[in-house]
Amino acid sequence: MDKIVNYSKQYGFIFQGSEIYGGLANSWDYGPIGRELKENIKKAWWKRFIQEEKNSYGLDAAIIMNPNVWVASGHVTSFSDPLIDCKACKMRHRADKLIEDFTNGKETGDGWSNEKLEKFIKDNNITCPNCGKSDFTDIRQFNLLFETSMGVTEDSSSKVYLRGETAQGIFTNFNNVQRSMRAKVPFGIGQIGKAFRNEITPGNFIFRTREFEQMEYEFFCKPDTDLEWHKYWKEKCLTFLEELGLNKENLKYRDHDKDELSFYSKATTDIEYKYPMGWGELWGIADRTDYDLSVHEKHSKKELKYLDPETNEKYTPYVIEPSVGVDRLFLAILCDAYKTEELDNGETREVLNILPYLAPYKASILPLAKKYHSKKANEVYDLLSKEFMCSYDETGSIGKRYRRSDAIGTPFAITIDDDTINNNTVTIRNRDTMEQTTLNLDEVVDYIKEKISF
RNA sequence: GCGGAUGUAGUUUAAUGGUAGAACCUCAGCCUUCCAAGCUGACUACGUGGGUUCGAUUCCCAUCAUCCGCUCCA
Repeated sequence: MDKIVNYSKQYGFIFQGSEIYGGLANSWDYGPIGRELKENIKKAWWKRFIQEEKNSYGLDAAIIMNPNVWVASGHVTSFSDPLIDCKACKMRHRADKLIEDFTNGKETGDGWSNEKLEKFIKDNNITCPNCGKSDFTDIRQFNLLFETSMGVTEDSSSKVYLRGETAQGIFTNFNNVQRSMRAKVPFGIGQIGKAFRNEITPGNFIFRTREFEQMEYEFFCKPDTDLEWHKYWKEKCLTFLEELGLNKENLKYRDHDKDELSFYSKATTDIEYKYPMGWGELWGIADRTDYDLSVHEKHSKKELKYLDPETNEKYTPYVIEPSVGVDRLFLAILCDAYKTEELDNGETREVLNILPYLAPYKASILPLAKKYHSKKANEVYDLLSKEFMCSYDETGSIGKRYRRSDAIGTPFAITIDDDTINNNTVTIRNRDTMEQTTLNLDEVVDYIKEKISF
């Protein structure tokens, strides 16, 4: 992982956030190269899940929503855990969990106030499962939602939250999208955007951060068809990851156990990726049943149902939610594509073996000799950069420039030499195959466009 | 939030109670017509804030950040 972090910084993928001020815990900035890769990941997802998927609609909802949205969704209550520390051994526990374990499940502590939880623990002399002592701190509430205030006065009536997930913007717009798009169940709504959570323990580079970007998709289907659709999306997600070039051996499904399932979910399957620090959740595909639309219907008092035009039956659709973190996917792709190759002379070089569609730059423009070919090379750059991201590099030897180009995964290196000036031809070298092709300048755009398609 | 470790150029590192040397990288010049060549030069560092001291990168304290473990992960 250290290597990946270093590499990311060296080549402009990811920098530590607020670095010149000593940083800010677990905040990371995407540099010029990283931004391109991230954008291409999002584009790929959008293409497969919105553009090419029938009955799929995009959305871009607000980050700050009416606070009641989060009350309805359960985030305000269940997103905050009552935590308690053992003073003796410093172990942290969930107060409600302590009670539940102590009473063998008879009392769950659900919905109890902190005072009630504390009193129960004290009265029953509940001990620390780790050290056996009964000496706890007061309960502290960790609200996982970021709070801020709306308007210029900071009173409690103006308290709002930064969204903890993008999904709620989709549910609250269910009627709007369905009507305006004249959508028929089954249909899906997807969106890409930032979400914020006050995680207690973030870490592992960009794997878990407090500010992150999600690509969420909510698929609305008829009740009792949810299991087939769950299977459909599970497979589609895995196929997508493989299409992005991720190694099959680094991917696996993991079904959530019953006791692990969230309160809203009937079934959840994660697709996990084998990160440098171990297997980690990449994509969660959850069967949320009619939970979300039902609670929003209840709290908003607006009907969120679908009238089936064929049967005249009215029902609350079930929801399948394949939800993936952009940053996690970014990290998986980077880890998977990053290679250090040993050369014949014993040296090593870094290569980013990445799908051309995802590559930050599509072509490196390299004048063979700066003195003679720069002018022509600039013309080539102007021509190609109209079509896709190009980098221009004229410093150092040609070999060094090939390596710099390979290190960030640029699929094509184009050298400009006397032949370009005299015959209008360029040499294109393919990073993947190391093959060199001579092409007329007029053919270059089409040649590359074909190879970077997705 | 707890426990442990760490913190010197972009990276990897050296030395030191008297303000730091290198390699690679980067940049410029010369040279060079296809895979990190060579020569000359240049830029850049003691995480931050206090304290002790005549003097701190070095010792002490705090803080910030990173890593590992715990806890948490709607």
